[in-house]
Amino acid sequence: MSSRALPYRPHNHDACVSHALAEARAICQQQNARLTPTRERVLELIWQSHKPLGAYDVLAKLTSEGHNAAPPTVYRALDFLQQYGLVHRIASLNAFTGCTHAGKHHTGMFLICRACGNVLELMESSVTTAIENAASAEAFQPEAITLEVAGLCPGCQADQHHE
Amino acid sequence: MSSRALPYRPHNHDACVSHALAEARAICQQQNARLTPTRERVLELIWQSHKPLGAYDVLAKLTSEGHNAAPPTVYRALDFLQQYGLVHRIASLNAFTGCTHAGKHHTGMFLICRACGNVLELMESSVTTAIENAASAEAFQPEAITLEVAGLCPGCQADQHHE
DNA sequence: CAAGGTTTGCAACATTATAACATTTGCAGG
DNA sequence: CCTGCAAATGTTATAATGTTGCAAACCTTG
Repeated sequence: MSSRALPYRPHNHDACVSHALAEARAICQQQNARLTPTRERVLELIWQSHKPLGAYDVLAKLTSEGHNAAPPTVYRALDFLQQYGLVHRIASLNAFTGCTHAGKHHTGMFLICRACGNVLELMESSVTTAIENAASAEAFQPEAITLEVAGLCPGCQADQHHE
Repeated sequence: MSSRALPYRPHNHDACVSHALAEARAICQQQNARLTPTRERVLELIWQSHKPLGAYDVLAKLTSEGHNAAPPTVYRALDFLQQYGLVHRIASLNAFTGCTHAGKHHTGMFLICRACGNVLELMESSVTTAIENAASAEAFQPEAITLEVAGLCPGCQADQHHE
């Protein structure tokens, strides 16, 4: 099924990661933002994991590779990466995931599989529009949208059957 | 402007609270669930506040009225109330708010004012449908939707101007 | 009342996030 | 070059949020 979204198919994830890093470097250069080694490494760690990583997961990985890091190190890097739209925070998981639409203006919609933990980020203008319409019907001025859908991804639905 | 949603207008909030409590009692009775004094008091405290309350805010109020409570007391009550759809957890705030559509099956959409902290819960089937369509286009099976919109409520938009 | 499940009390602990302040680094202007 | 400022990082401590495990109290229901 080639129409299935990327994270749900086998693929060369290393290529994903290096593509994301290259893009991040480009975006930061364009905006005169400094993608320092720590920030870049945090971004890479987050991309390497196929599931969202908690801040303390990132911290543990940094520590295990000899980086002398404390919580603020990680949170600051994450703040930076979020600011430039390179990672997203998943509020319902207290975790972070690489942005798959970096650079584009968008409100992400996250499909979070409760079984395998994978997250797929969508950019659906129809959804955004519906939300904005509902908000403006109440004269509410939206600034940030958090939209996270928990459920079962295609692969894990299949697994349910032969258990 | 009488079309403006209730939380944004002055109103007798005590009446809201007692209405919500009465409804909660009815729902619990119907489902053979025990709305014990602690649970009821927690629900009441949450409703009395016009902003979402953190678990530790609830705990502090309980403590201040002589209730010998610890964190688990509050979290257990909140779990119960969530389970019966009487309160919602706002993931982006780590806080809880009374459900204004208790008893009805729904996925809430929350409009959260960043200035005054008020939260309006909407039930918009058009939004839900758009989300479900986007999910099923990816063969994803949704189970729970977290939808929280941060921004400015009508009142606080007005306040912006004469500052 | 006796048995069994549900609810609560309680202590300790785990996880997530921030504050405050010192130090280092990168870089623009003299 | 160097100096001085802003940005970034290091470091320590602490705050805020949430959980585990076990024992005691409490309803129900036979």
